[in-house]
Amino acid sequence: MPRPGPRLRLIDVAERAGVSLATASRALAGREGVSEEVAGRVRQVAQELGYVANPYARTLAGGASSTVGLVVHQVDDPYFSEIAGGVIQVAAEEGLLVQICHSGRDPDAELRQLRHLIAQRVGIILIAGSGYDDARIEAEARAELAEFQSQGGRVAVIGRHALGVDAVLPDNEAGGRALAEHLLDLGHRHIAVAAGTAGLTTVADRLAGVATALRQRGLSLDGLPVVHCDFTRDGGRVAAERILRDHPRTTAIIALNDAMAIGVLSTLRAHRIPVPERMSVVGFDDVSVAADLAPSLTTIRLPMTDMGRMALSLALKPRSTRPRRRSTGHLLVVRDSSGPVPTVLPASRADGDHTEAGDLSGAAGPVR
Amino acid sequence: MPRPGPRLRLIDVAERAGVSLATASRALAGREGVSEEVAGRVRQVAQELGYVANPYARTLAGGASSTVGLVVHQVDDPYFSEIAGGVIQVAAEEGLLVQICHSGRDPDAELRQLRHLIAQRVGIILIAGSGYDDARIEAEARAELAEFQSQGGRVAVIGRHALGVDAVLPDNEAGGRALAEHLLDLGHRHIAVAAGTAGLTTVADRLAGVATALRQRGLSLDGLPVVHCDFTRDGGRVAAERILRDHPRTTAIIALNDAMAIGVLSTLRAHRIPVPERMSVVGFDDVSVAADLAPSLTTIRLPMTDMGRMALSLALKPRSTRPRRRSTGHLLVVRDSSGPVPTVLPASRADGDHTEAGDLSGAAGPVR
DNA sequence: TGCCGGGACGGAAGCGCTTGCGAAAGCGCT
DNA sequence: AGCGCTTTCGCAAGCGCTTCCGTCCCGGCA
Repeated sequence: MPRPGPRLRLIDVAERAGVSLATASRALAGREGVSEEVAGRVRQVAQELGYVANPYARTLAGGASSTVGLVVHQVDDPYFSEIAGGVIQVAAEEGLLVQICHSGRDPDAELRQLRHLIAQRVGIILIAGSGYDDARIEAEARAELAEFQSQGGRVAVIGRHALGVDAVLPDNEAGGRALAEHLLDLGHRHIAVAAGTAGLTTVADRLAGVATALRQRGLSLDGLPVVHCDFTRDGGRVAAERILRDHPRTTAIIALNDAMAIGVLSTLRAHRIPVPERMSVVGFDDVSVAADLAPSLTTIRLPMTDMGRMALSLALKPRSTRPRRRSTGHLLVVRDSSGPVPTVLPASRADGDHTEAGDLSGAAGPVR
Repeated sequence: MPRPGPRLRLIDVAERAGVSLATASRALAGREGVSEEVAGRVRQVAQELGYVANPYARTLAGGASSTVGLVVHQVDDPYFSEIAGGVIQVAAEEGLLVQICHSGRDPDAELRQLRHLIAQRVGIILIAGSGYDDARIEAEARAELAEFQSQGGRVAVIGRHALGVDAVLPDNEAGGRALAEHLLDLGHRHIAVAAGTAGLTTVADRLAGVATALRQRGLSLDGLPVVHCDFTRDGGRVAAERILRDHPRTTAIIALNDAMAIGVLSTLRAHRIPVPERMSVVGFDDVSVAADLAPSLTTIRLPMTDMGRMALSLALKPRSTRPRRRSTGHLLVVRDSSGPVPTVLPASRADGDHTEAGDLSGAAGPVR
């Protein structure tokens, strides 16, 4: 049984196998210049002894660092924890270590974490989460990463970033469109959007998808209330309050991620507004609890775990000249939180009878 | 602005500050043997140049590794992701790196990860999640960790482990008792338990708490159905099916964690059994979505994020002779999923006559 | 048989840092 | 002024590994 005694070194393996340090190193690294017979023997001995190379020595001596740095908004956000799970799976298969750090959706913090990871000499950097509409930050990050890559580092991102590196791109635009079309098909004409912080590319892209869908049906965007709040559950609560207050004729709310959708549902429950009877709610991401909410959440499924896996796999491949891009699929998952537009308008709501700019009811569109 | 050029080394800082490599090293490490004046100058220069030590060289040379290895069941399990969040917070404050790996609740895998982390020369090891009722594994792990600690490594665990190291101990037993008492107070006498895999100390402890409460009320344990399944949502579904089938008189289900509770709720919904009118359900942990389920989940709140923080803080303190133990608090959070025992016994289940959830009349005043 | 080429291996020089130990310098004391 | 002590610093030896380069040996060829 492999019981690694105190500090088992490569030299020990080499001696045991009757070869030199250099040969042992080459044998284990699978480099050529070692006969198959000797290489086999060395590997065998290493195996028996339970030898594991000291990564510090290995890296210091010029080998590539085998740790991957993963930047996420927060690991305790389900969206990111699922991505992290995927990354860790692949890393385990490849014998890599994963270092996780938080950006907190703060561009400056993200840049800081990036520099920290580079200074720590990780071999691979993965950035999960939205890009920012902030030219300065993106430019600085881009420069930092270019430098990192020129020294042999590998990088991949999840989501749209102007970073010039390999990317896994969630179907944000198409997903937003699918969501809006779903609601339009159900007859909704007073739709509001609970959006995350402006400045996140994820928010912008999903929103663009929604807008496209409306435009394609010949509807004006002027009447589409978009409330920007935190891209979190609490942000969803606030957004819903605002929508209820300022746009009382709304019959459907598109939350741009599931966290916000959960907040929206919470607020609606507090107001005793039945979902979907009087208000439809849809989310985005399909985090694992989405199916367990009551009502269960209609949402766009993104393969978060796979996205994590893909990102690391991408980074593991030899670098190509041009950045690669992988699109994830998306899937509209219709559950119980969305339903046909109420036939009877909300009754005696004190503030319910004033006509607002948001009235899309005259517009064309199939009603089911 | 500190723009770390390609490969800034300590020797560069030393030269710039007009001192030797050794002095520079001592100055930055804050060791004595350097005058305050010189030390200040070195620090200043390092700051200006944006110098960050190469951790590989530093560790190889004998300095303590500044990375902490965190073993969790799965990061995409909310319980663990919240713990991980806490650990990462403290790590960021302390300038440490966090490496996360999965055990998958498999004792062998956990041991393997442990060995891997040690081989990787992390400085601190944190094990989150339940211990195992497996003497062999625990003994081996214990030996491994003892060795690790004797070489200067630091260790802390979350949960009951027979590992002889510092530990953060969730109030599992007391929580289990509180849960059972809550249901007994509501009049329930036919209680079933959806328990996780036998062999996990967390499961055993929570179960023991439940048993104690029953015993204190003079109730026999013979009539307490305990169904062991996976400690996950799906395990909860299966457990609920079994309980419904084998113990039809059950009026309350205690799930030993929130994940299982979510599964239980899901199954009950599928069977159109109203909660809490015909069946009360309680969970354990208070993961963040517990409040957003419908009905919202009565559960025991554990401060997961703080537990992560505490564990790392504990490991960061100088080692004491005897293992330290920190108990977390716990709090019974009463929400909508638990209510008084049905006055009318469950009639023959006809799928048509289900009462709509939402009728809370008569329910105990929910907290929050 | 002698020479040359090439494959297989070992010697040894670092990678960037920490740290034990010795040298130098400053101090108070006799 | 001389002694020994303390303080401050530099020298150099590694930490465990990778890799350049040189050496050795063997086979093939003339």
